[in-house]
Amino acid sequence: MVPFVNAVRMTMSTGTTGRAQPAAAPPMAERHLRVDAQRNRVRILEAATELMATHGIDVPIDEIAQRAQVGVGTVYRNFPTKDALFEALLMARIEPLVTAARSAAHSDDPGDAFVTFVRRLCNEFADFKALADAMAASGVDLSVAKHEISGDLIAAVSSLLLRAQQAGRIRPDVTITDVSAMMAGLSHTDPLFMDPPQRQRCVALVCDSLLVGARSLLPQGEMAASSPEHGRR
Amino acid sequence: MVPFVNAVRMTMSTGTTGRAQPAAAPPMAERHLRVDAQRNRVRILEAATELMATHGIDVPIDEIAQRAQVGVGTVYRNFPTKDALFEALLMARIEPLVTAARSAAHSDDPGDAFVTFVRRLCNEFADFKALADAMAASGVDLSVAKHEISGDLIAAVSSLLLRAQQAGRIRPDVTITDVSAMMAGLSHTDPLFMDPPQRQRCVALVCDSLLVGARSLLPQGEMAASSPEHGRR
DNA sequence: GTAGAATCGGAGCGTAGCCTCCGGTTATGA
DNA sequence: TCATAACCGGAGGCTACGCTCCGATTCTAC
Repeated sequence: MVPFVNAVRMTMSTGTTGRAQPAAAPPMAERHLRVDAQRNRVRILEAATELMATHGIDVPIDEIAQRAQVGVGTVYRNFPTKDALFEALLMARIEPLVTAARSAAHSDDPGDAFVTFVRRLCNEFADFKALADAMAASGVDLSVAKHEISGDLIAAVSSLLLRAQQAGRIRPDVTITDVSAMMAGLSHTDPLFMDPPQRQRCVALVCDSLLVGARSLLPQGEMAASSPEHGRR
Repeated sequence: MVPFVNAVRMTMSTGTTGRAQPAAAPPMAERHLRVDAQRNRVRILEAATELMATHGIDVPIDEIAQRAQVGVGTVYRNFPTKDALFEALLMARIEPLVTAARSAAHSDDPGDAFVTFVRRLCNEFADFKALADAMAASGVDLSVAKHEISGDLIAAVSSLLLRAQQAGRIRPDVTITDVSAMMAGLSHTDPLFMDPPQRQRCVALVCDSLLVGARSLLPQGEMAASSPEHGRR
């Protein structure tokens, strides 16, 4: 299946805010890099972001290096592992989401906040496929959260869900596992086949099934009696 | 992403009922195989079925050959390509589903029939991971149905859906694309992390969102205020 | 300007997986 | 029983990808 992060080894800063880890005598800690090294690091991060947004985790390192106009060696000097690079990008993406989920949990209307957040999450998946890969690979497995950060995300969503349930807006019998599974599933569907409107529809459907009250989230107007042409070459 | 079937080339029979294709002078058509060849073919099919059920499409050919107590050459003599082997297994799995969907479309209660069928589909995914892989890889892309057979399946589900909608049981604004996307998503979540009860819950939730009337599909009894322990190592 | 440390970059190693090739083996029909 | 067509099987070719290694290059402190 989708190859994925196995360990979180890293040297130097990951270019992401917070979460420094001065553990076990870092080989070459926050020593300030030579200007060329700095420039290359930025380039790598940019290239990786662009490529992983489109192609997900599966983009080869060589391609990233090429796009960054850098040798593979340089990539590996900055990120000891492809996974580490992936992790760095992921953290940068997930952290704002965690923050958003946490503040949403304190919203006046947790129900709306929940739905809004779920929508945002799905859009994020579409904008950055690697995130969807990560979610699909580990998002469902709550007990073995592979990434500390995605554990944070799940914890945050979990309490958001709880609040929304306490507010009587989300069905009380829905679990965070349910939500994660649905999100993971939704996130996995290829953006190529899932244009923004279609994605919105699916998110709306999922939310419909979670909400206690009315089911009005699906945009009205388009009547759709089973798509007109399908397959058959 | 998941490597997948690109073309449907095949020699000889695929071991599946129907659908013979006597096109372009088959190199060695239905000539009756030597007994050892026949035995090996059966073994390969069995081994592949077992392994692909658990590991999906990603199981190496060598492993299949080993399990079948046969050389890789023998595998490739029977199925010119890994994809062809995969396709053969897939057809055997999907065909009954197509039949079921078609007859369900003529049920007295298309609404129930639809829900029942969707449930069956999901169980099938769990029992045979390769099917889920196939669904996740091509199920969402209705216009370019990679497999003729999965095109059949989608067509069948499509008309089942239409009937259920005409009967007023399924929301009229739901499309076959919606259904496929949800199914594909659900099917993708790893069986390891998605035990049968959890899967049932998710299917129920999805169905809830599709049905016009009440929402009672989720089994009652278990109150679940956001799973107790999650992640955080 | 220069020494030398830091960095670069890409050839190439190792692994994995799909598939081919062909010498050896075996079933089959006369 | 024997000739031979059919079949077996696994060594190895090929490709792709992650990652390492080390000579060449570039920056920086003096």
